[in-house]
Amino acid sequence: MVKAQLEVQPIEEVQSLKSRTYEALKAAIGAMKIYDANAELRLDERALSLQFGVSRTPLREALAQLEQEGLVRIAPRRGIFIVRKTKAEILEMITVWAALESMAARLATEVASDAEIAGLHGLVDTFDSADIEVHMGEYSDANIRFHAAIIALSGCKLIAEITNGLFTHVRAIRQRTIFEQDRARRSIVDHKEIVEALETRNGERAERLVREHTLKLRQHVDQFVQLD
Amino acid sequence: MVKAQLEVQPIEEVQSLKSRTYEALKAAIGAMKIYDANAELRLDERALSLQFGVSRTPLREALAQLEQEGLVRIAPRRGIFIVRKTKAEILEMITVWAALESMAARLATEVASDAEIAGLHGLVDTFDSADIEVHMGEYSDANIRFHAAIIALSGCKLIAEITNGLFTHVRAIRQRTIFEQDRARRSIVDHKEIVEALETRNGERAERLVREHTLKLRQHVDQFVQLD
DNA sequence: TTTCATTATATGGTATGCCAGAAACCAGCG
DNA sequence: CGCTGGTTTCTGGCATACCATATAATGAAA
Repeated sequence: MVKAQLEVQPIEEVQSLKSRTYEALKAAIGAMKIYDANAELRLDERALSLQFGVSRTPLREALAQLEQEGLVRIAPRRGIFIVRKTKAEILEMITVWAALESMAARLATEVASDAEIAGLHGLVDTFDSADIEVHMGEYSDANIRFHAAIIALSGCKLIAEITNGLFTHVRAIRQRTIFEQDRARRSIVDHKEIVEALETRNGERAERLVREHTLKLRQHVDQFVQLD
Repeated sequence: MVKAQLEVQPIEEVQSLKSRTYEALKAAIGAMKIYDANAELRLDERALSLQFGVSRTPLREALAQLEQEGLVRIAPRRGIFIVRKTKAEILEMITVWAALESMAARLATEVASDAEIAGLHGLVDTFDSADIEVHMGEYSDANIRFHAAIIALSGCKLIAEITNGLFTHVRAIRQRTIFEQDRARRSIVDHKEIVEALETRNGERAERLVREHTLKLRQHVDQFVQLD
Protein backbone atom coordinates (compact mmCIF):
# COMPACT_ATOMS: atom_id res chain seq x y z
CA MET A 1 0.00 0.00 0.00
CA VAL A 2 1.53 3.18 -1.18
CA LYS A 3 0.63 6.12 0.92
CA ALA A 4 1.10 9.45 -0.73
CA GLN A 5 1.25 11.19 2.53
CA LEU A 6 3.38 14.06 3.50
CA GLU A 7 6.78 13.02 4.68
CA VAL A 8 6.96 14.92 7.87
CA GLN A 9 10.10 14.88 9.76
CA PRO A 10 10.76 16.28 13.18
CA ILE A 11 10.81 19.97 12.77
CA GLU A 12 14.18 21.49 13.01
CA GLU A 13 14.46 21.62 16.71
CA VAL A 14 16.52 24.64 17.45
CA GLN A 15 18.01 23.92 20.76
CA SER A 16 18.35 26.48 23.46
CA LEU A 17 21.34 28.75 23.46
CA LYS A 18 22.41 27.08 26.66
CA SER A 19 22.69 23.63 25.12
CA ARG A 20 24.21 24.91 21.92
CA THR A 21 26.75 26.89 23.88
CA TYR A 22 27.44 23.80 25.94
CA GLU A 23 28.15 21.74 22.85
CA ALA A 24 30.26 24.45 21.28
CA LEU A 25 32.32 24.92 24.40
CA LYS A 26 32.82 21.22 24.85
CA ALA A 27 33.96 20.84 21.28
CA ALA A 28 36.23 23.84 21.56
CA ILE A 29 37.85 22.53 24.69
CA GLY A 30 38.20 19.10 23.14
CA ALA A 31 40.00 20.62 20.20
CA MET A 32 42.46 22.44 22.41
CA LYS A 33 45.83 21.03 23.21
CA ILE A 34 45.31 21.66 26.87
CA TYR A 35 48.30 19.64 27.92
CA ASP A 36 50.77 21.81 26.09
CA ALA A 37 52.91 23.62 28.59
CA ASN A 38 51.97 27.03 27.29
CA ALA A 39 48.30 26.31 26.84
CA GLU A 40 45.95 29.00 28.00
CA LEU A 41 43.60 27.35 30.44
CA ARG A 42 41.67 30.35 31.52
CA LEU A 43 38.32 31.25 30.06
CA ASP A 44 36.74 34.65 30.17
CA GLU A 45 32.98 34.80 30.49
CA ARG A 46 32.55 38.15 28.85
CA ALA A 47 34.95 37.37 26.03
CA LEU A 48 33.21 34.06 25.37
CA SER A 49 29.80 35.63 25.41
CA LEU A 50 31.01 38.00 22.72
CA GLN A 51 32.59 35.24 20.66
CA PHE A 52 29.50 33.07 20.81
CA GLY A 53 27.20 36.02 20.40
CA VAL A 54 25.12 35.13 23.42
CA SER A 55 24.68 36.81 26.73
CA ARG A 56 26.43 35.63 29.81
CA THR A 57 23.37 33.92 31.24
CA PRO A 58 23.09 30.90 28.93
CA LEU A 59 26.86 30.82 28.74
CA ARG A 60 27.11 30.53 32.49
CA GLU A 61 24.52 27.78 32.55
CA ALA A 62 26.56 25.88 30.00
CA LEU A 63 29.67 26.42 32.08
CA ALA A 64 27.86 25.14 35.16
CA GLN A 65 27.16 21.94 33.26
CA LEU A 66 30.73 21.61 32.12
CA GLU A 67 31.84 22.13 35.69
CA GLN A 68 29.52 19.35 36.81
CA GLU A 69 31.06 17.16 34.14
CA GLY A 70 34.51 17.98 35.41
CA LEU A 71 35.78 19.74 32.31
CA VAL A 72 36.17 23.14 33.87
CA ARG A 73 36.60 24.50 37.34
CA ILE A 74 34.93 27.74 38.31
CA ALA A 75 36.82 29.72 40.92
CA PRO A 76 34.59 32.45 42.32
CA ARG A 77 35.84 35.87 41.31
CA ARG A 78 39.12 34.37 40.21
CA GLY A 79 38.39 32.81 36.90
CA ILE A 80 37.14 29.82 34.96
CA PHE A 81 39.77 27.24 34.16
CA ILE A 82 39.87 24.25 31.92
CA VAL A 83 40.67 21.27 34.08
CA ARG A 84 43.87 19.43 33.44
CA LYS A 85 43.56 15.91 34.67
CA THR A 86 46.47 14.58 36.65
CA LYS A 87 48.17 11.42 35.59
CA ALA A 88 46.66 9.62 38.55
CA GLU A 89 43.21 10.68 37.42
CA ILE A 90 43.87 9.50 33.89
CA LEU A 91 44.97 6.14 35.23
CA GLU A 92 41.79 5.91 37.26
CA MET A 93 39.77 6.63 34.17
CA ILE A 94 41.46 3.82 32.31
CA THR A 95 40.82 1.55 35.28
CA VAL A 96 37.14 2.39 35.22
CA TRP A 97 37.15 1.89 31.50
CA ALA A 98 38.60 -1.56 31.99
CA ALA A 99 35.92 -2.44 34.49
CA LEU A 100 33.12 -1.22 32.26
CA GLU A 101 34.30 -2.59 28.96
CA SER A 102 35.05 -5.98 30.43
CA MET A 103 31.54 -6.07 31.82
CA ALA A 104 30.29 -5.00 28.41
CA ALA A 105 32.13 -7.91 26.82
CA ARG A 106 30.50 -10.30 29.24
CA LEU A 107 27.10 -8.87 28.48
CA ALA A 108 27.79 -9.01 24.77
CA THR A 109 28.30 -12.75 24.95
CA GLU A 110 24.83 -12.98 26.42
CA VAL A 111 22.80 -10.59 24.34
CA ALA A 112 24.55 -9.87 21.05
CA SER A 113 23.57 -11.76 17.94
CA ASP A 114 26.05 -13.84 15.98
CA ALA A 115 25.80 -11.37 13.14
CA GLU A 116 26.61 -8.46 15.37
CA ILE A 117 29.65 -10.16 16.79
CA ALA A 118 30.76 -11.19 13.34
CA GLY A 119 30.71 -7.53 12.43
CA LEU A 120 33.70 -7.00 14.67
CA HIS A 121 35.91 -8.76 12.16
CA GLY A 122 35.68 -5.72 9.96
CA LEU A 123 37.42 -3.71 12.63
CA VAL A 124 40.14 -6.24 13.25
CA ASP A 125 40.97 -8.28 10.19
CA THR A 126 41.75 -5.23 8.11
CA PHE A 127 45.05 -4.94 9.84
CA ASP A 128 45.73 -8.60 9.56
CA SER A 129 49.03 -8.59 7.78
CA ALA A 130 48.89 -5.00 6.72
CA ASP A 131 51.78 -2.72 7.28
CA ILE A 132 50.83 -1.09 10.49
CA GLU A 133 53.64 1.39 10.19
CA VAL A 134 51.93 3.24 7.39
CA HIS A 135 48.40 3.01 8.65
CA MET A 136 48.97 4.04 12.20
CA GLY A 137 46.32 6.72 12.07
CA GLU A 138 43.74 4.40 10.59
CA TYR A 139 44.59 1.76 13.09
CA SER A 140 44.10 4.18 15.93
CA ASP A 141 40.63 5.00 14.67
CA ALA A 142 39.72 1.37 14.11
CA ASN A 143 41.03 0.64 17.56
CA ILE A 144 38.67 3.14 19.12
CA ARG A 145 35.78 1.90 17.03
CA PHE A 146 36.50 -1.67 18.05
CA HIS A 147 36.17 -0.86 21.72
CA ALA A 148 33.13 1.28 21.12
CA ALA A 149 31.59 -1.60 19.19
CA ILE A 150 31.98 -4.03 22.05
CA ILE A 151 30.32 -1.57 24.37
CA ALA A 152 27.52 -1.09 21.88
CA LEU A 153 27.06 -4.85 21.62
CA SER A 154 26.48 -5.07 25.35
CA GLY A 155 23.28 -3.16 24.89
CA CYS A 156 24.01 -1.21 28.05
CA LYS A 157 23.43 2.44 27.31
CA LEU A 158 24.81 3.55 30.62
CA ILE A 159 28.17 1.94 30.02
CA ALA A 160 28.30 3.68 26.67
CA GLU A 161 27.40 6.96 28.26
CA ILE A 162 29.95 6.85 31.06
CA THR A 163 32.61 5.56 28.74
CA ASN A 164 31.94 8.41 26.36
CA GLY A 165 32.34 10.89 29.15
CA LEU A 166 35.69 9.40 30.05
CA PHE A 167 36.77 9.45 26.47
CA THR A 168 36.30 13.21 26.37
CA HIS A 169 39.01 13.50 28.95
CA VAL A 170 41.32 10.76 27.82
CA ARG A 171 41.22 11.93 24.24
CA ALA A 172 42.99 15.10 25.30
CA ILE A 173 46.13 13.24 26.28
CA ARG A 174 45.95 10.90 23.37
CA GLN A 175 48.35 13.06 21.44
CA ARG A 176 50.92 12.51 24.13
CA THR A 177 50.62 8.77 23.97
CA ILE A 178 53.41 7.16 22.09
CA PHE A 179 51.92 4.45 20.00
CA GLU A 180 54.81 2.29 19.12
CA GLN A 181 54.24 -0.20 16.38
CA ASP A 182 55.05 -3.10 18.59
CA ARG A 183 52.30 -2.21 20.97
CA ALA A 184 49.88 -1.90 18.09
CA ARG A 185 50.81 -5.34 16.85
CA ARG A 186 50.26 -6.94 20.20
CA SER A 187 47.05 -5.02 20.51
CA ILE A 188 45.72 -6.56 17.34
CA VAL A 189 46.48 -10.02 18.64
CA ASP A 190 44.51 -9.20 21.77
CA HIS A 191 41.61 -7.98 19.72
CA LYS A 192 41.46 -11.18 17.75
CA GLU A 193 41.39 -13.22 20.90
CA ILE A 194 38.60 -11.07 22.24
CA VAL A 195 36.53 -11.55 19.12
CA GLU A 196 37.06 -15.26 19.34
CA ALA A 197 35.93 -15.35 22.96
CA LEU A 198 32.83 -13.41 22.03
CA GLU A 199 32.08 -15.74 19.15
CA THR A 200 32.35 -18.78 21.33
CA ARG A 201 30.13 -17.06 23.89
CA ASN A 202 32.78 -17.44 26.50
CA GLY A 203 31.74 -14.60 28.75
CA GLU A 204 34.25 -15.32 31.45
CA ARG A 205 37.12 -15.32 29.00
CA ALA A 206 35.91 -12.31 27.04
CA GLU A 207 35.65 -10.33 30.22
CA ARG A 208 39.12 -11.30 31.34
CA LEU A 209 40.72 -10.60 27.99
CA VAL A 210 39.16 -7.18 27.68
CA ARG A 211 40.12 -6.30 31.22
CA GLU A 212 43.69 -7.39 30.77
CA HIS A 213 43.91 -5.65 27.44
CA THR A 214 42.81 -2.34 28.89
CA LEU A 215 44.96 -2.75 31.96
CA LYS A 216 47.91 -3.15 29.62
CA LEU A 217 47.09 0.27 28.27
CA ARG A 218 46.93 1.54 31.83
CA GLN A 219 50.33 0.07 32.50
CA HIS A 220 51.67 1.61 29.32
CA VAL A 221 50.35 5.07 30.10
CA ASP A 222 51.63 4.80 33.63
CA GLN A 223 55.07 3.99 32.32
CA PHE A 224 55.46 6.19 29.28
CA VAL A 225 53.18 9.18 29.52
CA GLN A 226 54.52 12.16 31.38
CA LEU A 227 51.97 14.68 32.54
CA ASP A 228 52.52 16.35 35.89
CA MET B 1 59.76 25.96 71.61
CA VAL B 2 56.40 27.35 72.50
CA LYS B 3 55.03 29.71 69.97
CA ALA B 4 52.37 32.00 71.24
CA GLN B 5 51.04 32.52 67.79
CA LEU B 6 47.52 33.02 66.69
CA GLU B 7 45.65 29.84 66.10
CA VAL B 8 44.25 30.47 62.69
CA GLN B 9 41.78 28.18 61.07
CA PRO B 10 40.66 28.34 57.48
CA ILE B 11 37.99 30.94 57.24
CA GLU B 12 34.48 29.73 56.91
CA GLU B 13 34.14 29.35 53.21
CA VAL B 14 30.65 30.39 52.32
CA GLN B 15 29.83 28.66 49.12
CA SER B 16 28.07 30.32 46.29
CA LEU B 17 24.31 30.34 46.17
CA LYS B 18 24.54 28.20 43.07
CA SER B 19 26.33 25.36 44.80
CA ARG B 20 24.27 25.64 47.95
CA THR B 21 21.11 25.61 45.91
CA TYR B 22 22.44 22.61 44.03
CA GLU B 23 23.03 20.71 47.24
CA ALA B 24 19.69 21.70 48.67
CA LEU B 25 17.83 20.68 45.56
CA LYS B 26 19.63 17.39 45.33
CA ALA B 27 18.86 16.61 48.93
CA ALA B 28 15.26 17.64 48.51
CA ILE B 29 14.81 15.46 45.47
CA GLY B 30 16.53 12.59 47.25
CA ALA B 31 14.10 12.90 50.11
CA MET B 32 11.10 12.76 47.83
CA LYS B 33 9.24 9.59 47.17
CA ILE B 34 9.38 10.19 43.46
CA TYR B 35 8.22 6.72 42.57
CA ASP B 36 4.90 7.07 44.31
CA ALA B 37 2.17 7.10 41.74
CA ASN B 38 0.85 10.46 42.83
CA ALA B 39 4.21 12.12 43.25
CA GLU B 40 4.51 15.61 41.93
CA LEU B 41 7.44 15.55 39.56
CA ARG B 42 7.24 19.05 38.29
CA LEU B 43 9.35 21.83 39.68
CA ASP B 44 8.56 25.49 39.39
CA GLU B 45 11.49 27.83 39.01
CA ARG B 46 9.84 30.86 40.46
CA ALA B 47 8.32 28.95 43.36
CA LEU B 48 11.67 27.38 44.16
CA SER B 49 13.48 30.67 43.96
CA LEU B 50 11.04 32.00 46.54
CA GLN B 51 11.38 28.96 48.78
CA PHE B 52 15.15 29.07 48.69
CA GLY B 53 15.22 32.81 48.89
CA VAL B 54 17.47 33.19 45.88
CA SER B 55 16.87 34.62 42.47
CA ARG B 56 16.25 32.45 39.47
CA THR B 57 19.75 32.87 38.12
CA PRO B 58 21.72 30.75 40.61
CA LEU B 59 18.76 28.42 40.85
CA ARG B 60 18.81 27.83 37.12
CA GLU B 61 22.54 27.22 37.18
CA ALA B 62 22.00 24.60 39.86
CA LEU B 63 19.22 23.06 37.80
CA ALA B 64 21.50 22.96 34.77
CA GLN B 65 23.94 20.92 36.81
CA LEU B 66 21.25 18.58 38.02
CA GLU B 67 20.13 18.14 34.44
CA GLN B 68 23.67 17.25 33.44
CA GLU B 69 23.68 14.71 36.24
CA GLY B 70 20.45 13.24 34.99
CA LEU B 71 18.31 14.05 38.00
CA VAL B 72 16.00 16.45 36.26
CA ARG B 73 14.91 17.09 32.74
CA ILE B 74 14.34 20.62 31.56
CA ALA B 75 11.70 20.91 28.89
CA PRO B 76 11.89 24.34 27.28
CA ARG B 77 8.86 26.39 28.11
CA ARG B 78 7.08 23.33 29.39
CA GLY B 79 8.54 22.68 32.76
CA ILE B 80 11.25 21.13 34.84
CA PHE B 81 10.67 17.56 35.80
CA ILE B 82 12.32 15.22 38.21
CA VAL B 83 13.50 12.24 36.23
CA ARG B 84 12.01 8.90 37.02
CA LYS B 85 14.38 6.20 35.96
CA THR B 86 12.88 3.28 34.13
CA LYS B 87 13.38 -0.20 35.43
CA ALA B 88 15.74 -0.93 32.56
CA GLU B 89 17.84 2.06 33.55
CA ILE B 90 17.94 0.96 37.15
CA LEU B 91 19.09 -2.47 36.06
CA GLU B 92 21.81 -0.89 33.98
CA MET B 93 22.94 1.10 36.97
CA ILE B 94 23.23 -2.01 39.04
CA THR B 95 25.16 -3.65 36.23
CA VAL B 96 27.60 -0.77 36.14
CA TRP B 97 27.81 -0.91 39.88
CA ALA B 98 28.71 -4.58 39.68
CA ALA B 99 31.44 -3.84 37.18
CA LEU B 100 32.90 -1.02 39.25
CA GLU B 101 32.70 -2.59 42.66
CA SER B 102 34.17 -5.85 41.45
CA MET B 103 37.06 -3.92 39.98
CA ALA B 104 37.34 -2.08 43.28
CA ALA B 105 37.56 -5.39 45.10
CA ARG B 106 40.36 -6.50 42.82
CA LEU B 107 42.22 -3.27 43.40
CA ALA B 108 41.67 -3.52 47.13
CA THR B 109 43.48 -6.84 47.24
CA GLU B 110 46.44 -5.05 45.70
CA VAL B 111 46.59 -1.77 47.57
CA ALA B 112 44.67 -2.02 50.84
CA SER B 113 46.52 -2.74 54.06
CA ASP B 114 45.72 -5.75 56.20
CA ALA B 115 44.39 -3.43 58.87
CA GLU B 116 42.05 -1.73 56.46
CA ILE B 117 40.67 -5.02 55.23
CA ALA B 118 40.31 -6.26 58.77
CA GLY B 119 38.15 -3.22 59.41
CA LEU B 120 35.48 -4.76 57.21
CA HIS B 121 34.70 -7.31 59.90
CA GLY B 122 33.02 -4.59 61.88
CA LEU B 123 30.49 -4.22 59.11
CA VAL B 124 29.84 -7.91 58.71
CA ASP B 125 30.31 -9.84 61.93
CA THR B 126 27.79 -7.74 63.79
CA PHE B 127 25.01 -9.57 62.12
CA ASP B 128 26.62 -12.91 62.67
CA SER B 129 23.93 -14.72 64.53
CA ALA B 130 21.85 -11.70 65.34
CA ASP B 131 18.20 -11.69 64.67
CA ILE B 132 18.05 -10.01 61.33
CA GLU B 133 14.33 -9.71 61.50
CA VAL B 134 14.51 -7.01 64.12
CA HIS B 135 17.52 -5.18 62.85
CA MET B 136 16.54 -4.94 59.25
CA GLY B 137 17.08 -1.21 59.14
CA GLU B 138 20.50 -1.40 60.71
CA TYR B 139 21.47 -4.19 58.41
CA SER B 140 20.47 -2.16 55.42
CA ASP B 141 22.74 0.66 56.53
CA ALA B 142 25.63 -1.64 57.33
CA ASN B 143 25.11 -3.27 53.98
CA ILE B 144 25.54 0.02 52.19
CA ARG B 145 28.54 0.91 54.28
CA PHE B 146 30.13 -2.43 53.52
CA HIS B 147 29.99 -1.85 49.82
CA ALA B 148 31.14 1.73 50.19
CA ALA B 149 34.04 0.49 52.28
CA ILE B 150 35.26 -1.89 49.60
CA ILE B 151 35.17 0.91 47.09
CA ALA B 152 37.07 3.15 49.46
CA LEU B 153 39.68 0.44 49.97
CA SER B 154 40.36 0.36 46.26
CA GLY B 155 41.77 3.83 46.52
CA CYS B 156 40.10 4.73 43.24
CA LYS B 157 38.35 8.04 43.73
CA LEU B 158 36.65 7.87 40.38
CA ILE B 159 34.91 4.61 41.17
CA ALA B 160 33.70 6.14 44.40
CA GLU B 161 32.47 9.19 42.58
CA ILE B 162 30.57 7.38 39.85
CA THR B 163 29.16 4.91 42.30
CA ASN B 164 27.93 7.73 44.48
CA GLY B 165 26.20 9.29 41.53
CA LEU B 166 24.44 6.02 40.80
CA PHE B 167 23.46 5.64 44.41
CA THR B 168 21.59 8.91 44.27
CA HIS B 169 19.29 7.34 41.73
CA VAL B 170 19.09 3.85 43.08
CA ARG B 171 18.37 5.05 46.58
CA ALA B 172 15.10 6.45 45.34
CA ILE B 173 13.71 3.04 44.54
CA ARG B 174 15.19 1.47 47.60
CA GLN B 175 11.93 1.86 49.43
CA ARG B 176 10.26 -0.26 46.82
CA THR B 177 12.72 -3.07 47.22
CA ILE B 178 11.38 -5.90 49.23
CA PHE B 179 14.16 -7.00 51.50
CA GLU B 180 13.11 -10.39 52.57
CA GLN B 181 14.98 -11.83 55.47
CA ASP B 182 16.13 -14.77 53.49
CA ARG B 183 17.87 -12.54 51.01
CA ALA B 184 19.55 -10.64 53.80
CA ARG B 185 20.83 -13.86 55.31
CA ARG B 186 22.31 -15.03 52.07
CA SER B 187 23.75 -11.59 51.55
CA ILE B 188 25.67 -11.82 54.79
CA VAL B 189 27.15 -15.10 53.76
CA ASP B 190 28.31 -13.50 50.54
CA HIS B 191 29.86 -10.65 52.43
CA LYS B 192 31.86 -12.98 54.61
CA GLU B 193 33.20 -14.78 51.62
CA ILE B 194 34.17 -11.49 50.06
CA VAL B 195 36.05 -10.41 53.16
CA GLU B 196 37.85 -13.70 53.20
CA ALA B 197 38.88 -13.35 49.57
CA LEU B 198 40.18 -9.87 50.29
CA GLU B 199 42.13 -11.08 53.32
CA THR B 200 43.79 -13.82 51.35
CA ARG B 201 44.58 -11.30 48.64
CA ASN B 202 42.76 -13.38 46.11
CA GLY B 203 41.93 -10.63 43.64
CA GLU B 204 40.41 -12.90 41.06
CA ARG B 205 38.05 -14.45 43.56
CA ALA B 206 37.19 -11.19 45.28
CA GLU B 207 36.27 -9.68 41.98
CA ARG B 208 34.11 -12.60 40.99
CA LEU B 209 32.34 -12.77 44.34
CA VAL B 210 31.53 -9.09 44.36
CA ARG B 211 30.31 -9.19 40.80
CA GLU B 212 28.11 -12.19 41.40
CA HIS B 213 26.80 -10.71 44.61
CA THR B 214 25.75 -7.51 42.91
CA LEU B 215 24.34 -9.33 39.92
CA LYS B 216 22.17 -11.27 42.34
CA LEU B 217 20.74 -7.94 43.43
CA ARG B 218 20.21 -7.09 39.80
CA GLN B 219 18.37 -10.34 39.29
CA HIS B 220 16.30 -9.71 42.39
CA VAL B 221 15.31 -6.20 41.37
CA ASP B 222 14.52 -7.43 37.89
CA GLN B 223 12.23 -10.05 39.31
CA PHE B 224 10.53 -8.34 42.20
CA VAL B 225 10.55 -4.61 41.70
CA GLN B 226 7.77 -3.14 39.69
CA LEU B 227 8.30 0.31 38.30
CA ASP B 228 6.96 1.08 34.84
C1' DT C 1 -23.73 21.24 24.32
C1' DT C 2 -19.68 20.75 21.73
C1' DT C 3 -16.01 22.57 19.13
C1' DC C 4 -12.74 25.56 17.70
C1' DA C 5 -10.55 29.94 17.42
C1' DT C 6 -8.98 33.62 20.22
C1' DT C 7 -7.03 35.53 24.16
C1' DA C 8 -4.84 35.37 28.57
C1' DT C 9 -1.53 33.45 31.52
C1' DA C 10 2.12 30.70 33.07
C1' DT C 11 6.84 29.19 32.50
C1' DG C 12 11.23 28.74 31.00
C1' DG C 13 14.91 31.50 27.99
C1' DT C 14 17.77 35.36 27.54
C1' DA C 15 19.74 39.96 28.14
C1' DT C 16 21.39 43.39 31.10
C1' DG C 17 22.98 45.91 35.07
C1' DC C 18 24.88 46.21 39.40
C1' DC C 19 27.51 44.18 43.24
C1' DA C 20 31.43 42.13 45.81
C1' DG C 21 35.70 40.17 46.02
C1' DA C 22 40.27 39.36 44.06
C1' DA C 23 44.16 40.76 41.57
C1' DA C 24 46.85 44.27 39.58
C1' DC C 25 48.61 48.66 39.91
C1' DC C 26 50.55 52.68 42.06
C1' DA C 27 52.26 55.84 45.26
C1' DG C 28 54.42 56.95 49.45
C1' DC C 29 57.40 55.70 53.15
C1' DG C 30 61.36 53.52 55.26
C1' DC D 1 65.43 50.14 46.08
C1' DG D 2 62.00 47.43 48.43
C1' DC D 3 58.07 47.08 51.08
C1' DT D 4 53.48 48.38 52.50
C1' DG D 5 48.93 50.32 52.17
C1' DG D 6 45.52 52.04 49.42
C1' DT D 7 43.09 52.45 44.94
C1' DT D 8 41.63 50.97 40.56
C1' DT D 9 40.25 47.42 37.56
C1' DC D 10 38.94 43.06 36.31
C1' DT D 11 35.87 39.03 36.89
C1' DG D 12 32.50 36.19 38.36
C1' DG D 13 27.86 36.19 41.38
C1' DC D 14 23.42 37.58 41.59
C1' DA D 15 18.99 40.02 40.82
C1' DT D 16 15.73 41.73 37.72
C1' DA D 17 13.19 42.78 33.55
C1' DC D 18 11.59 41.36 29.34
C1' DC D 19 10.77 37.88 25.66
C1' DA D 20 8.82 33.73 23.33
C1' DT D 21 6.23 29.88 23.43
C1' DA D 22 3.29 26.37 25.43
C1' DT D 23 -0.82 25.80 27.81
C1' DA D 24 -5.05 27.10 29.93
C1' DA D 25 -9.13 29.84 29.82
C1' DT D 26 -12.72 31.93 27.38
C1' DG D 27 -16.32 32.74 24.46
C1' DA D 28 -18.57 32.58 20.07
C1' DA D 29 -20.38 29.75 16.46
C1' DA D 30 -22.33 25.37 14.93
